[in-house]
Amino acid sequence: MDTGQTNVHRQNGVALWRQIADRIRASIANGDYDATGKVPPEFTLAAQFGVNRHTVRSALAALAQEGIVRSVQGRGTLIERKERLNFPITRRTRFSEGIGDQAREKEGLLLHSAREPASVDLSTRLRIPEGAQVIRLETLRKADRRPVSRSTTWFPADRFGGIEEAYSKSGSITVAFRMLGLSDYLRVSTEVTATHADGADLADLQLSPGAIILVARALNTDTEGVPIQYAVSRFPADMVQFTIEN
Amino acid sequence: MDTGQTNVHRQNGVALWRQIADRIRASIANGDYDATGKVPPEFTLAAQFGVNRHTVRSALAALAQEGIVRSVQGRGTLIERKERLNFPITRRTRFSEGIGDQAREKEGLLLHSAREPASVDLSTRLRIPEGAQVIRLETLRKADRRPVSRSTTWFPADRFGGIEEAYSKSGSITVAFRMLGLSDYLRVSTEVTATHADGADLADLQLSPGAIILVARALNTDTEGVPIQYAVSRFPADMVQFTIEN
DNA sequence: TATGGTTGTCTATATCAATAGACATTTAGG
DNA sequence: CCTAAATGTCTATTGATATAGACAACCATA
Repeated sequence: MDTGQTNVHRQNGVALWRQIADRIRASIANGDYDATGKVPPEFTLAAQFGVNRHTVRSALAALAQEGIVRSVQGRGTLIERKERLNFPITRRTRFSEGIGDQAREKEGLLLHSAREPASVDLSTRLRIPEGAQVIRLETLRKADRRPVSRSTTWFPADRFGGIEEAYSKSGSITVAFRMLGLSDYLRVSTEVTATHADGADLADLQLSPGAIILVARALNTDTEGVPIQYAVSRFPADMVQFTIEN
Repeated sequence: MDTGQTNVHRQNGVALWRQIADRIRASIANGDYDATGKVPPEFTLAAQFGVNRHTVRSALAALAQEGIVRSVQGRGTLIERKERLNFPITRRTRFSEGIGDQAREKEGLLLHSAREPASVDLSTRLRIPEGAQVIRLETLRKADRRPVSRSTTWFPADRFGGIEEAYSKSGSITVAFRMLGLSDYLRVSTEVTATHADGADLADLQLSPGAIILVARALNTDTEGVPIQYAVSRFPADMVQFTIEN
């Protein structure tokens, strides 16, 4: 829709090759090169961005490192991977159902769990007394073997004791809830922001530095409206989009 | 909530001073330094990020350039501006009402308007024949004199002829619709993504390079469910968050 | 098999980014 | 009014970033 015919900016703390890598990555995700399945020749890109060919090569090398493109001498630079998962945010938002058939293989990994007293902020959101025990789960979700989200999620400990194991076994919050006798729940609010990926994101989500992540802070309640879960999830912005249907 | 005690990354195409500037900007928006109204001393920050003091100074200079902090010799580095507007996304989302009393002064500027044939994508979304005339408005919205969004928005030309003037005079889509006889409308879907700001964003939204923008693609219909407007809006991610209430 | 288009590699040079250390200047507070 | 705690300024050095040009290696195809 928007052609983005803007040129690249110098001396701003972001190296030219990285700016160009980001632009090319976005163009690939946007489907701009679908006709050929290839990125335009280095020479062409260099002219387009107004930089030296070597600078473009640095950008393509970075994308190759990410596994997004693969350069073949004599042929060109082929697009290896191209994806943007869509996450609907509705009153009945569930991670695994949300992906639907956009991915064949879905996985939920429990990285870490802990019990701790609720902070002021958290106790307000979950409507529990300040300092009350909560269970915190650190989880990583994958679709087709690629990490798509890194979540920190809290549950009131008195009501959901044992959810660590339930999640660990099932890899699904929905199923874990069901194992603990909660058959249904609702998403009441979601806050969405965006930020640069930090070190933990880079490692867990297998991103390259400078990457952008979408941050969703979500509150779920049971059907009575009692808060049962607060979650902060981080998604790679170039792989994911949110859709809100009203 | 998340302390972000992660260290900064080298040789990744993003200069250390910019990474640090981004982190400090986020911390300010997050209210981490509210107790003192000042950023920690350069010496402390340098130790915290594991870099030289001069590198921190470059970061602070960039933030000073943006008008976010102001350094005073002998006193410290004072926080000048701190904000994150909240935009609720609901079935009745309206820009100016959404801001509510988060800003005293609200403004909508018409930068440019044009008539053009609808693209395939657009005609599908607005449910009009491909190539049918649409009116495109390029608008800039401000709150308290600071730009908070840059939108491109399309309307079916046959139904909303004259909306250019109506918007130009009122500075509000809601009011412009009303002037054309449409008293109510609904938000049916919103897609949210995030990306790096491009050149146009930097200029229009007065951002510094490397900044992140939230992109919302929205479809509005009248009360009968007939599409009336499709809009792509771009918000500075460090100034704005979206909230979805279900 | 010859050719044009493309990526791969090499050398050289200029500028920016980051570190290091020393010292000056300003402010707030005892 | 002195001192501690800040920020401001200067010089020097190293490595990363970007440009420039030339040529080699490879692939598809006419």
